[in-house]
Amino acid sequence: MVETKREIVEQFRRSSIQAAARQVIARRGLAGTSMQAVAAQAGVAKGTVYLYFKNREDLLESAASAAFEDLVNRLQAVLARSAPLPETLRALVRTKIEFFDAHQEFLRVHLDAGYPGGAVAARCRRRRSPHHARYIELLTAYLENTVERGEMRPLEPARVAWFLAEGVAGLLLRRLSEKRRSAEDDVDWIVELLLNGLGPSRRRS
Amino acid sequence: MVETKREIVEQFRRSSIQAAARQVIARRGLAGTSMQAVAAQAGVAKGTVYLYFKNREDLLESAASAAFEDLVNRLQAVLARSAPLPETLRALVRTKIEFFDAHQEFLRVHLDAGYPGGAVAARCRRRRSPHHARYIELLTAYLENTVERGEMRPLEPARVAWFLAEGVAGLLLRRLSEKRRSAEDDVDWIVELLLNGLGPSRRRS
Amino acid sequence: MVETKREIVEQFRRSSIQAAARQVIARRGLAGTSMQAVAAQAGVAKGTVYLYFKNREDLLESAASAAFEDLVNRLQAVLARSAPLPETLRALVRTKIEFFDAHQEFLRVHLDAGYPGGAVAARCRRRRSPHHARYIELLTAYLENTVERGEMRPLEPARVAWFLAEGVAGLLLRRLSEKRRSAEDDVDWIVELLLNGLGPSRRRS
Amino acid sequence: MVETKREIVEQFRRSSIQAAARQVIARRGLAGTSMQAVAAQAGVAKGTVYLYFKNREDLLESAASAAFEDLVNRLQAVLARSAPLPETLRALVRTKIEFFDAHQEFLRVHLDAGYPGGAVAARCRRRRSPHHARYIELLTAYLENTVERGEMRPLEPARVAWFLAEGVAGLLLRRLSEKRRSAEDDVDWIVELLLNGLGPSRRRS
DNA sequence: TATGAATGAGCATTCATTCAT
DNA sequence: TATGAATGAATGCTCATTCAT
Repeated sequence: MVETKREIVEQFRRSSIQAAARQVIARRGLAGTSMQAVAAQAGVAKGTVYLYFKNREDLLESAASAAFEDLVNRLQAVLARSAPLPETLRALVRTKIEFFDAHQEFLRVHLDAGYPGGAVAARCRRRRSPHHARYIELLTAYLENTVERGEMRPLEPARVAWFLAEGVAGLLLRRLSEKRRSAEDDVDWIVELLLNGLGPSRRRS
Repeated sequence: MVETKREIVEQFRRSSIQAAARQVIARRGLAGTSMQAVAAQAGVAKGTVYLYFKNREDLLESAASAAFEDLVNRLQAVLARSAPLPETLRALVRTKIEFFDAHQEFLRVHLDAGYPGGAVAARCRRRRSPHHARYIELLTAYLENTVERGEMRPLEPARVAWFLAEGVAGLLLRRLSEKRRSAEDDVDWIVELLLNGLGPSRRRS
Repeated sequence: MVETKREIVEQFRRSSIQAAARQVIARRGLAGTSMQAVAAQAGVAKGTVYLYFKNREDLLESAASAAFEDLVNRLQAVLARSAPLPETLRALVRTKIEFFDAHQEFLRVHLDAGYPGGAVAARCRRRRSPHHARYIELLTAYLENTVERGEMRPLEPARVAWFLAEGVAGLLLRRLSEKRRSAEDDVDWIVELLLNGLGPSRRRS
Repeated sequence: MVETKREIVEQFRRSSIQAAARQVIARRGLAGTSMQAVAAQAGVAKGTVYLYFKNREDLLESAASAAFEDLVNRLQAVLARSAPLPETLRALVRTKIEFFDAHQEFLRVHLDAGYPGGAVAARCRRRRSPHHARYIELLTAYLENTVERGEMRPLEPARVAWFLAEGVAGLLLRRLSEKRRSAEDDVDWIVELLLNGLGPSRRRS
């Protein structure tokens, strides 16, 4: 019990510092995030951060990991429902929007991590990659079923998976710089677009 | 005239240094680009850089600006042709792919700049924004025509413009981490997807 | 009595920690010895060390003191025997060799302390000095007797004492960097040299 | 010429900083010597030190090297004279005394470097070692001749060389802590002792 | 009494920026 | 105008020391 309490406190500290790290990353970017700044944001001394994280790399890496794990878990839950494509797409997009609206700071890491940059970014990618790869896999599997069920045109599922996984960036970025529309409105619009494309209206067969 | 000559020489220097900056950014990323490295790349002394740029921020900012201006000019040229939607889409995507394949470095800045981040990124964004805004405007205008011409469903053009302008990120990122497919293959695939969507095949009316 | 028991426990703790300190010094050197490492070696918490020693300086100082006291006590025992010069010299040199072979670590402190250096070394010197001074005194007295007994030439005893006390450094250093010869061999050789010098062989009168 | 001038300035700076380093080492010991302290002692900014030395290791290493090279060169000059043993011994001891009287600060490095300690000490040893080894070699060769000439008893020359090279430490240390006697007095006394030993007076054969 | 989490001063090192030449 | 030596603020990280438990 006593052990448990200590562990809880420790976990709480780790989480606080990770959260602080994400906020600083949000403001300054991955490369611009200093330990000092994270410590200040977390309201602890510089040295304290090193009690919970081996070094800067470890901190940023795990801050990224924790967030991505959470996001991908939610996306996985959506896929696990095996709902029809439109519903699933809506849920996936909604989940992402909600996630980045809540952890607005984290879109930065999401983007930073997506690019093969310096050492730290590389690490974050390593951390993000397993989750991301898992998501791509699950999404691919789902899309294969979808094609089989005739709910989707026979497009290469892996390619579509990547497009869906990353291609919503435009939407997310616009949400940051424009007056916020309701999430649901954005969701409906983008899903409709994804399903039907830009082309002139056509009738379903 | 004498003034003009001096200005030409000055402009030439500025361009050389900007080009050097972009090359360094290519190798080390925005945050990893040091003045020393840029000076060395440009073959001038560190102090000389400061004769042409107020400070690091100014240099990176204007290097980014120059690159984005170039990209947006090309995109503008595509739009100016007022070609049919599929052809225009293909040209736009192809232009982006070619640009970021050549200036692979700048996808980083592109993404960094897309997000309201730290000081330098913020500056770069300020520099990118005018060009970006211009592109969004031009694209919106083009899409309005396209809708009028009945080549596109009556979707809100500004929104679609954002989606097209930023939403290709997924494709570009995948191109970085996967074995490179031919650009043309990627272009065809994504344009077909953008036009027709994911939905089950339908007949054109 | 109760007080005494407490004192015994306290003394025991102090000794344990001092011993731990010496072991760490052995591995990492004076400057490389951290409180954390000493605490770990002693199997106590970092804070506990501060219950028994005012600070790092005090700990290292007294650890050195204890070690030197031990050494000087042994040397004193040798001198107390009032044996003939050759036998005494051999015993003194053998004692030093054995001591520094066993506490190899402490040759470092021995040398550090011998020089008027930084804060910690200064403290260690202060601690070593009383023992060292005592040894010099005892050695001087012994040498005076030796001269009186005609076993040694009438050389200024205090000066010879210094030479004997410190001048074996060369031997000890060589023992560190060369394949170890037997201690006894080194002892015999150096004592013979000390007694008879380098000069060409001469007959005793 | 201009190049030459620049090189001279550069060499002057290097030497100043090395000298400053030796002074700090004298006060704080090898391990206790911080770049900040060296910079302050040299009257330059911290960063400036790094213009002339790659890093701390390089600075301390080369500070040690420069001093040892000087000392060993002088000792080598003495040995090159191939003078009779007593004269040579006197000259060697005098050279050492003068060197450490002038560069009093440097005895510390001499001792630090003699001991197999941390990384920096190891480097300094590496730097000191070549010079030291060279000296030991030269001294050994000289002693071999001396034995052949019958000026020295047939003692193992390499061993004697080591003893002579390092064994004067006691004398040097005493000179630091006692009222300074004249160097010549110390020289005569120690050489007489080295030649004739402690034993009761004997007649030469 | 014993603990170890927290602290913050200190260290080596880098780099944007200045300025005498 | 061009240079590059010099600067010093800032960074990641360590560790002696304190103090609430």
